[in-house]
Amino acid sequence: MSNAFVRHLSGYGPLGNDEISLLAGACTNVRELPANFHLIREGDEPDPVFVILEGWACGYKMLPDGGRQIMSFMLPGDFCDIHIAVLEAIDHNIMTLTKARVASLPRAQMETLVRARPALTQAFWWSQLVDQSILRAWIVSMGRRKSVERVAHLMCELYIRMRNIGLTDNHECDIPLTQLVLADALGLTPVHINRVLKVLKTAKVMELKRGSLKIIDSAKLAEIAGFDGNYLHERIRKYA
Amino acid sequence: MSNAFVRHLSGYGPLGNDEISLLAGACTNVRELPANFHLIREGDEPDPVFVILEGWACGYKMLPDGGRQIMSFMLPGDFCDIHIAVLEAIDHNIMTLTKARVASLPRAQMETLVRARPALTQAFWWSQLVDQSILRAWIVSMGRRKSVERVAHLMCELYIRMRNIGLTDNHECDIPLTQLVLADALGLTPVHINRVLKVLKTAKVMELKRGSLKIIDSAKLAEIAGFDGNYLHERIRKYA
DNA sequence: AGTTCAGCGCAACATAAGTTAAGCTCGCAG
DNA sequence: CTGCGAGCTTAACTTATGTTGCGCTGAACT
Repeated sequence: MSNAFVRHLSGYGPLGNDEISLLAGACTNVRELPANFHLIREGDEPDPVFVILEGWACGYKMLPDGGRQIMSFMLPGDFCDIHIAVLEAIDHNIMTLTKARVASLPRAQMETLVRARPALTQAFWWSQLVDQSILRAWIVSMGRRKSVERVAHLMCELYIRMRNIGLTDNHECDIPLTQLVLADALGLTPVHINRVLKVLKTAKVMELKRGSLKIIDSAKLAEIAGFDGNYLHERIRKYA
Repeated sequence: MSNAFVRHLSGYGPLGNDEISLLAGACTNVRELPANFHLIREGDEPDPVFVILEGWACGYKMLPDGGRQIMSFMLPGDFCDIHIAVLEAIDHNIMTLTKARVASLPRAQMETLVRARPALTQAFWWSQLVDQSILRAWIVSMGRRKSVERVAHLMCELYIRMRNIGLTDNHECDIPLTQLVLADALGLTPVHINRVLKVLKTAKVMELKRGSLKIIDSAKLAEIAGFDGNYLHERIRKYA
């Protein structure tokens, strides 16, 4: 009995059968949510920890001038800010991007899990540190990569993360992001995202069409992106 | 007997006298380091946790084309990546920016501290989460703020962080960053940083000269930056 | 089958920031 | 007390990305 949550955590260290069933058992309080549904709003008091089981979500902040910056994408298996419960008020928003199935684990239950199983503590830590690593990688992209490189880099990251949870199929996978969402994540304008995607398509590197990514020349894509997957700190899975 | 480490952590929750002396006592293995000294290099195996007692450091990554992106500044009292020890290889570099005094706490000692004192666990967590919050704020700046706003925002952040450890003096404080370092942190060029600083100076908002920041009109600075200090999650200290 | 609306595609023009290059300042090592 | 080099300042020119605006497509609803 495996779900995306289990698959995601298994990538960070070997889990025994009993740990796997503990995790799966923890995902009882599950909701079906529509796209563009807010899981967490700025200023909320933190309580349960959310885990995405199906669908995508993102974390973002608004600026005074109405601009939006997306700071993270959450894929199936990902925590929505695992340790947020320590803080007093949330400083950003989390919203679904597609229809989604989301489990909420009460804080108390998380603590029980952690106390019962050291292997889980380890896996939770690892997951948290990888999230931080991803934030750092985004800063590098935003600061020093040109638009084409930036798009290429994000696609590499998302493809690998999708592959890690078994959701790719021979250099293709679902990436349910509109050009507007991509723009808000990469600090560009929708118009420019459109230009960049055209460049990558005519160069026969990759295509992103109607929520689906097709990587045509993965070596070239990685080269353009300057992609080095180390920051995803996979301990178990191998890159192809 | 208080040091920057203690002052920093005290901001996140009340510490008793015994906890304070435990922390101060942990800072025995202290080194004096010159500027531009590497504490941690990409690929290193993590071991001790470093704490800055005096001086500044930064975390950065290099790009294939030789570009550098600074992802974080570490001030007195800050951990250099508190929980890095869980991972197998470090994915970025940490370097001093000035002469510095740095304590290294062996991982085992950290664990002893944490086990002995729940208040310390809490403070460590908090500190870690604030670091993550700062990363998110940087992404927002890089993605959606113009150069002047970006510089203003960073100066607000650094001023508040300096104030929190008692290192400001009536709207002035040391910010030992060259224009080149600023450029590498903000994703701009040194030439442009120079332009921006001139704008802020002629507008009588702030001056940055020879490593020293003078805020002339703090309200205007915060307004330009669109600064909202919530993301620093101060629980105890009040903003002035 | 027709309507509608979100999202895509593209062109013309505007601008913020990058590039290159040169002279300046000032603290410090000899 | 002098020469040197790191870092600052500025100007002229280039370019990547933003802005505005409009028409197209296709999925969803009536």
